[in-house]
Amino acid sequence: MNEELTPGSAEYVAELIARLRATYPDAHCELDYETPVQLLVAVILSAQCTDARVNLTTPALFARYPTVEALAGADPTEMEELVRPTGFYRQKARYIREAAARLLAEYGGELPSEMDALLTLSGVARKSANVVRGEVFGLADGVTVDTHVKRLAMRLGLTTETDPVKVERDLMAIIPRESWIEIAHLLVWHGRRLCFARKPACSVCPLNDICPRVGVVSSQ
DNA sequence: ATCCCGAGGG
DNA sequence: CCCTCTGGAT
Repeated sequence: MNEELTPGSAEYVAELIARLRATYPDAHCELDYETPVQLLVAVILSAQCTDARVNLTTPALFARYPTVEALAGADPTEMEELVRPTGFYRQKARYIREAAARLLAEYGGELPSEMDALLTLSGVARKSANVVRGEVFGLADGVTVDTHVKRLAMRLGLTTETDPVKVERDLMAIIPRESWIEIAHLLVWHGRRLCFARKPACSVCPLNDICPRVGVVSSQ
């Protein structure tokens, strides 16, 4: 552990972002989509599911329901079968139909950009709203906190909280606003490629000399 | 706090 | 078998 850098300090955060950016210069959202509404659907499906699996299911789903009207009017059972591989398939199919219906009823079939409006959609809470706002509108009034961001923020000493809302508050306090969108992409990519939940590859990690965890709990 | 729920890895 | 995967609603 490099003693010159205190986790949570501005210098630490700057070094963290610089290293991750150098390691993952192409970090971005890995969900496949063509339209804002398709991204919303993909994000709803991504709950507790890998992006890879979502991307295997969405082509047939989007082909079957090419419009917001089609999504809203889908036969429940048929849609459930199409989204089944992503898990929680009955809930997710219902969220998609209800969200699509609300987009039609309240927003002219378009995706609203306001956080409050997005949060009224079925199956959409802060994590999903942050993803959609960042991807579609380039806006960030928060940091996307998913399972990867939460795990890495804890390991890197950026928070001691476990509640995603509190983790987000801590990250917003120590990360410059202009990096809010990027930091989530970087942490997710790092979590998926090296800083695994179970057996992180610390020996080859570009952060291993500034990570509080390395040398503390070798098995994690 | 609990439920929703499938798929892959160790 | 248990844990994890870009959570959210009740």
